[in-house]
Amino acid sequence: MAFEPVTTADQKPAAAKSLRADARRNRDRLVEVAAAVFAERGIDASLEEIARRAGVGIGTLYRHFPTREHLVEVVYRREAEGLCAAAGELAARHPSDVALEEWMRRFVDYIATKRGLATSLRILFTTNSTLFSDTSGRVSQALRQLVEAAVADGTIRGDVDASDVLHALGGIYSAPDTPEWRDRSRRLVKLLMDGLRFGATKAG
Amino acid sequence: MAFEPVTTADQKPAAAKSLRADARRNRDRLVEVAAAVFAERGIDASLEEIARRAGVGIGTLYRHFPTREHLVEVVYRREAEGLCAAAGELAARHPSDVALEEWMRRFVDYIATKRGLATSLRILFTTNSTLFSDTSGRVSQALRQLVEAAVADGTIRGDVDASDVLHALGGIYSAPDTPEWRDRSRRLVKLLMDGLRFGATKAG
DNA sequence: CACTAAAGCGGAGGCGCCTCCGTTTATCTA
DNA sequence: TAGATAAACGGAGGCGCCTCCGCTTTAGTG
Repeated sequence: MAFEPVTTADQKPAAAKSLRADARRNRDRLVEVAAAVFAERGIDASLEEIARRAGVGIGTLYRHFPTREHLVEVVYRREAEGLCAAAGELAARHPSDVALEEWMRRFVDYIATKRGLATSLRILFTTNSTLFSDTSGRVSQALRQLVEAAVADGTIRGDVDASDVLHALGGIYSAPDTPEWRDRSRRLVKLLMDGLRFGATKAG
Repeated sequence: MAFEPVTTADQKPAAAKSLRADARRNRDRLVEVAAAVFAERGIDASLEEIARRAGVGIGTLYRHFPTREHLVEVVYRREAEGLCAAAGELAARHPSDVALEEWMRRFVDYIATKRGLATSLRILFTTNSTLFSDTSGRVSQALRQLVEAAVADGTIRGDVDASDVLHALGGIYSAPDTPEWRDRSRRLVKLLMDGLRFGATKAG
C-alpha cells in the first residue's frame, strides 16, 4: 500500500546538484542498470539484482529510490527523453523520411519495454497524474516535428499530419502481447512508411 | 504480474461439493479468519498469519487461494452477501425504519473494511469485471427492499426512493480516509434517517 | 595538509512470499 | 474392518523486500 505521491522535486537541477559526487555517480549507475534489467527481466526484476549489477549495496538503491515505482518512473522518463532527443539527431543525420522511419522503429522498441508494465504504470499514472501527459505530449511533439519535416521537403505525401501517424501507430499500443508482437509491429511500421511515401512529390 | 482471470468455477455448488470434508473445513476456516485479519491489519496482512491463525499450513492456504487476490475476492463476496442477507433479517425483526437505519450502519462498517483496499480492488475489478456489478447490484437491491418497505408502511417519507438514498450514501465512498471517517459516516447516517423520517405519515 | 561533520554506503537480519514434496488422512471398495 | 489410493496437508527452504545502523568517504575549514 502506502502510495505517497512520487515527488518530482529531484527534477530540479538545484536538488540534482546538491548530491555528493559519489551519490550522483551511484544514482546514475543505478538508473542505467535498472533500464537494462527491467528490459531484460521485466518490471518485476529483483531490485537486489539491480543493486548487485550496479555494484552498490541494496541500501543505496533504496536510499535513492524508496519504492520500486520511483525507480520505474525515473527509468520511464529517461527513456522517453532519449526517444525525443533521438528525433533531433535522426533528423540531422538522415533524409527526413528515413529519420521518421527509424524513429518509429525506436518507438516500437520503446513501447516494447512498456509491455507487461501495465500494473506498475497504472499505479504511477494514478499517483502522479502529470507523468503520462508530460511524456506523451513530448513524444508526440517529437513525432510531429519529424512528420512535418518530411511533409515539407516532399519525402512523404502531403495529405497526412502527425496525428494521423500517431493514430496509425496506435494499433501498437493495443495489440495483444504475443511473442510475434515485435515483428508484427515492425512490419506495421514498414507498411505505414510505404503508404506515407506513396504519392510523395519527391520520389524515393 | 501474472493476472490470470480469477475463475468463478468454485461458485458452482457441484465444484463446492467435490471437496473433501477436511478441505472444505479448512477452506471455510481460512475465509473466516482472512476476513478478520484483513479487517484488523488491512489488505496487506501477512498470509502466513492468516494461515497460522486458521491453524493450517501456508501450503494449504495457497492451494485453496493461489493468489492474494483470490482470497480477497472470496472475502469480499462473502461480506457483500452477509450484508444482503442482513437486510431480510433486519426487516423481519424490526420496524422498517429501524431496520433501514441499522442496515445503513452496517453498510458503513462494510465500506470501512474496503478503505485502503483501493489498489487490490482495482486489480480485482479489472481482472474480473463481473465482480463489481454483481455485488453492487445485489447490495443496492437489498437497500431498495428496505426503503420500499419503510415507505410502504409510512415510517419514512414517501417522496424518496432507494436510488435517492443510495446517492446520499454515496458521500461515504468518496470521503477521504481520515481517522474520524467512521464517526462522521455514522453521523451522516443518523442525519439521513432524521431527514427520511421527517414528514413520514406515521410518526416515529 | 589535517581534521571534522555530514553525507553516503552497504549488508546483515527479519519478515513475507510461494513452491515443492514427503507425510497424513478421508473415502471408497471388498 | 482392513487395505488401497487419491486428495489434502504443512512446513522447510529459497528468494526477494526493506530497514537499520555501524562504517566509509567526501567536502569543506583552518
